[in-house]
Amino acid sequence: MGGKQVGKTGSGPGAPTRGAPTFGATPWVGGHDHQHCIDDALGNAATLCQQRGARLTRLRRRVLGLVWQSHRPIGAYDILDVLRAEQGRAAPPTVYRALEFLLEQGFIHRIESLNAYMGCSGPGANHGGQFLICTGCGEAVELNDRRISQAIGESAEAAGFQLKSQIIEVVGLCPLCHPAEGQG
Amino acid sequence: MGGKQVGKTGSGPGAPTRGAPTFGATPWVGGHDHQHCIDDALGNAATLCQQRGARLTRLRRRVLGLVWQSHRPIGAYDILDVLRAEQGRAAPPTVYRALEFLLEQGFIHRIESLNAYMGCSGPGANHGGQFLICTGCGEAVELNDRRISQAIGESAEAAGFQLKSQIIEVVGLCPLCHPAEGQG
DNA sequence: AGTTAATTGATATGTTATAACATTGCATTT
DNA sequence: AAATGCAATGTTATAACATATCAATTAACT
Repeated sequence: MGGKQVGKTGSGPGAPTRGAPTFGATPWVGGHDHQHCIDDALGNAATLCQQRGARLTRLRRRVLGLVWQSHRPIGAYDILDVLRAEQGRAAPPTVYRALEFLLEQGFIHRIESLNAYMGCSGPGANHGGQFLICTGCGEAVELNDRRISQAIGESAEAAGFQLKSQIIEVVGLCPLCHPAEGQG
Repeated sequence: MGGKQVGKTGSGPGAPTRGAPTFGATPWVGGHDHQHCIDDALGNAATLCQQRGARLTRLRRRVLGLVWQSHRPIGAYDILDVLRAEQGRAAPPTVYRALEFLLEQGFIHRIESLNAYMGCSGPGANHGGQFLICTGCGEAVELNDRRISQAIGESAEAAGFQLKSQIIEVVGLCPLCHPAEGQG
């Protein structure tokens, strides 16, 4: 029921392997140089941290890198497994504290319906995320559709509700995971 | 971080007690006869089950009643505590199976960001829920704003995404929990 | 009553997250 | 250099949420 599994690092079940390197490059987003995504994200984070006087330590940097390893939301314990393999002993708080920092800085998002985390594609801009989550390949993409947030904002206001944040997670099949009419 | 607590049965922390009976009647929704909500929900469920040939057993009925005890989403283990107090021995699967049935029938919703459950105010109509969740009193109300679901549907379609379900959880303060301009 | 299928009970375990306290590492002061 | 302060990390234990598995019971139907 509520307990969903997040793909272990590597190709998750149901993930269509399409020439994925170590971690699945994101088919949906388009065959792309995923290392570039990672480098970009790490670079942005470093810059923002400097500007803010926040400390992007080795651990935090490593965790951010792991979150960005694929476009599939990753679970805290998956990260933990990697850290343990790399450096021996590591405990949950290590991971959760790093994730907390990265969330605070807006470098990652938490996907509530998966209890998992994914990189934020537009850090710096403060925004709650809107996500399309594919149950086929496990990948997710972030949207930023102002019409959606506006519709919600208006509805909340009409109810006299003072809005703090929006959680929008859309579940379905990405273009590559459903037999669309008009595309193979 | 991700781990949120769901209020134990009774007035949760931060819940403004405003003449609440045993369980908090919902201030936000308006001072109302909450027993009526419960009776309605149980009655609707019974009717729908008969129509569908589904079995609303004693356990399921009891769990549905507990979910409806207040307008605060309730956690599975809170339900479990009550069952244990009432009937001695009871284990998690008992509760989760009942919840699963109630979810399938559309009698309750799961609030992903709280790992908790609340009654569906419009069972019968199939709809993913849209929720306004108050961090002040812990209460939640269900919306059904077609503009929101439409905006999401259009955005998903534009992305070539085949939509299965929408999770919309809006976090903030209800009218009674924020010092609104223009109302005490 | 006998057969079958759905439901519930019971035990064990898996998964996600936090509390509480100790230690490390680095910067600043003395 | 020693003392101090503080953020970050390590360590241990446990809380909170959820499911797998198999046995026992109950309901529905013949």
